[in-house]
Amino acid sequence: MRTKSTTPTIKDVAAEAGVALGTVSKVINGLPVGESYRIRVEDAIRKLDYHVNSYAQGMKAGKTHTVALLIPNTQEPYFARLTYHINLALLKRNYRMLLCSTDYNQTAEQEYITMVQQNKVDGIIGLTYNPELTIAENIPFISIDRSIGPHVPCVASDNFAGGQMAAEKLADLGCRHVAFLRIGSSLSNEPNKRKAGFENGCLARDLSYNMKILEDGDSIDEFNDFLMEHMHDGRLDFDGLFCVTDHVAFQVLKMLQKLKVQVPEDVQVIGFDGTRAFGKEEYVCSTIVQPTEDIAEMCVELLLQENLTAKPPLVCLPVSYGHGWTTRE
Amino acid sequence: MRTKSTTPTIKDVAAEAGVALGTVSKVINGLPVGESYRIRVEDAIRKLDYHVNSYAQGMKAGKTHTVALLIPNTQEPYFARLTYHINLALLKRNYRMLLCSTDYNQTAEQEYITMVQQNKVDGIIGLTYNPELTIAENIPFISIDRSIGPHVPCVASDNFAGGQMAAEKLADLGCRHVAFLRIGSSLSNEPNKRKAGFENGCLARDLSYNMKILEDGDSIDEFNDFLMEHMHDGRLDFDGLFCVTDHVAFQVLKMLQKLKVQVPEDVQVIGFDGTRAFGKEEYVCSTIVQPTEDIAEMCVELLLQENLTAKPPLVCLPVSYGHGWTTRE
DNA sequence: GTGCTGATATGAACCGTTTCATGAAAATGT
DNA sequence: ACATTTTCATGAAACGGTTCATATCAGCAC
Repeated sequence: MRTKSTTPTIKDVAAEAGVALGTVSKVINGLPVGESYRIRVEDAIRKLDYHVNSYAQGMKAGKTHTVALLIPNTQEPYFARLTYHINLALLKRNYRMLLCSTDYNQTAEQEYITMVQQNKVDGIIGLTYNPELTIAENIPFISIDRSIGPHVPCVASDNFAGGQMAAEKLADLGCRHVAFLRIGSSLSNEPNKRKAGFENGCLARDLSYNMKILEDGDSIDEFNDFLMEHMHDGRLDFDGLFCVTDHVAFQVLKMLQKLKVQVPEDVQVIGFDGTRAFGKEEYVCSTIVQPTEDIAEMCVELLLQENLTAKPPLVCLPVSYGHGWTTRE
Repeated sequence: MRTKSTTPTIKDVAAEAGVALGTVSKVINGLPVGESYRIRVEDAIRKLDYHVNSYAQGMKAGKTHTVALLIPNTQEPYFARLTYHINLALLKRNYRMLLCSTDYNQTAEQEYITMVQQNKVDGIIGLTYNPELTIAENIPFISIDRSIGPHVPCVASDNFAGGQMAAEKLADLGCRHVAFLRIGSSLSNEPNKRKAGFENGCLARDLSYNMKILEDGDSIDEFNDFLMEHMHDGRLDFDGLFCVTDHVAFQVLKMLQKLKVQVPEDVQVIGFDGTRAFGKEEYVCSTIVQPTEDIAEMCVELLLQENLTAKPPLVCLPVSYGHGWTTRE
C-alpha cells in the first residue's frame, strides 16, 4: 500500500527506471544518453505519466518561459486580433502569455510592470500610450505602434505607406477632392504617420485635401461639425474620405447616413486596421489592413531572439488594401 | 566592489535587515512578527527593491496561481468579452491566466489539457464543444455553456429565459407570427435551451412560429432558402425573427437586405449575446445580452473557492434585453 | 536567585528541476 | 596484457522561497 498520491517527479522516474536523476534530466532535455538508458527512462515516463514541472525548471534556469502582453483591452477588434496572434506565436515557441489589460489606465500600466517583475516574466510586449511609462532596462521590452526609447524596439505596420495607399486608392477610384479624419493620442507614435503618408499620396496624385485632427479627449461630434461645414446644397464638397481607423470610419458612416449622404455613391470611405465583422466576416468598411499576424510574429521573434546584438529600433511591416462596401468597384 | 547584479532574494533582504530568512518570509506573508523586526525588514525590502519570486513560491506550495482559459479564439466578440472579464476577475484575485486558443481544433484542445498539466495550472476554465474531451479528475475544471459531467460545474446564461424573453419582446412589439433560426453544435449544451425557451414564450403569448435548425457543418445559405420559402408577393409570412446568436442575426440581416425586406419595418429581429460594434458602441442588433462579467466572476469564484463541498452542477445567470436598430420602439 | 511559561526569532530541510565535478567503465593504442 | 584516453552515468549542490522543530529570551511566581 505505497500509492504515491502526488504527481510523479523526476525522482520517481529515476527510481522506476533504476537510473540517476541526471540521466532522466538528460533524456527530458534531449541530451545524449546511452540508448538502453534512454529506453528505460522513456518507459518509466510513460508508465508514471510523468510531466515536467516547468515552474521548477524555470526557477532553476532563471527563466519563466512567460511573456507579458500589456494591452488596453481585448475587446476592440484590433487588440483582440493582436492578442490572438501573439498568444499563438508564443504558444508555438512553447512560451506562455500573461495577459495584462490596462484599460488605458496609466496607473494600472505601471502597476502591471511591477507585477510583471514579481512574476518574473522573460519579457514584455506592450501596446501603450502612457508617456510616463518607465521600463527597467533589465526587462526586454518590445513596443507595438509607438517608439518608447532608443533601447526599445518598436514594431508597427508601415503606417506611412498605408496612408499613401489610401490616397492612391481613392485616386484610382476616381476621387478628386478628399479629406482625412483623425482622432487619437497626440503622442508621437507610428499610427500618426498615416497623416503624412496620406498627404504625400494626395500630392503625388494631385488630389486636393482637407483634414480634421482631433485629440483623445475631444468629442467625436466635432467630425459631424466638420462634415456640416463641408455640406453645400446637400452635397459634400469632397468625394473621398480617409479615416484614421475603422472605428472612426464606423462612427463617421453613421453621421453620413444621418446627413443623407450616400456611401459609396456620393463619397467613398476608407478606414484603417482591417476590422472584420465578428472577427471573420467581410471587412466592416474598405480599409488598409494591418498585417496583424506578421506583427505578432515579429514582436515575439525580436523579443525571444538570443543574440541581443543590434536589435532594430523600428520595424515597419507592409499593409494591404481590403475592399469593403464603402468604396466602389 | 561587491555589487550583486542579480535580482535580490529573500536572503539578501535578511542580510540587509540583519534577521533570519523565516522572519522575512513572515513579513512578506503578513504573519505576526515583532514590530521592530517588521520595520527593519520592510525598510530592507524597500531599499533593495525586492520582489518575491512567485514561481519559487508556487513551487514550494504546489500551487501556481495560474488558471488556464480554454476557448476557441479571442476574436469573436463573445469570446473576446469572456476572455477580457475572466482575465480581470483572475487578476483581481492575484491569479494569472494562461490563454489557450483552440480554434475549435479538438486535438489541440486535448493537447492543451496536457500542456496545462505540464504547466501545473491550479485549474481550468473551458468553453469547448469537444465531446471527447477527457478531464483528469484531479484538475479543477469549470465549463462554460456546456455540461461536461456531473463532477464539472457548468456556468451559463439563463438561456431558456433568454429565449422566452425574445418571444415575449417580439410579442410586446406587436409581432404575431415569428420564426427561430439556429445553427450550432448538436451536442447537448446550454445555448440549445434558447429554442425551448422561445417555444415556451411563443405559446404563452399565443404567437405562431416556425423554426429552422441547422448544425455546425451545414451551409448558412440554408437560411436563405428558408427565407425564400416564406416569401409571398415580396413579403415574409412572419413579422418577428429570433436568431440564436448575434452573428447569425448579422448574416441573416444581410440576406434580408438582398431580399429587399425592411428591418425593422417588415420584420423585427432579435439576436443573442449582446455584441457591440467595436466592443463599445451600440448593440449591432437588438439582442438578449449575456451577463459576461457575472459569468466570468462566477467561473473564477467557483474554481477558486476552497471548500470543495457541494459545487453546484449548473449555474444560470440572468440575461437582459438590449435594444438595437433591428426592433421598433 | 531559580524555575517555569509563553512568545517569538532562527535556520536546516525541503519543493522539483539542472548542472557539473567525480569516477567507473569502455575503447583505444602499443 | 597494460596504460591511456574517451565516454558517460552519477548524485550533491543550487535555484528562491516556506515550514517547522528548536533555541532564545523576557516576564513572572515563589
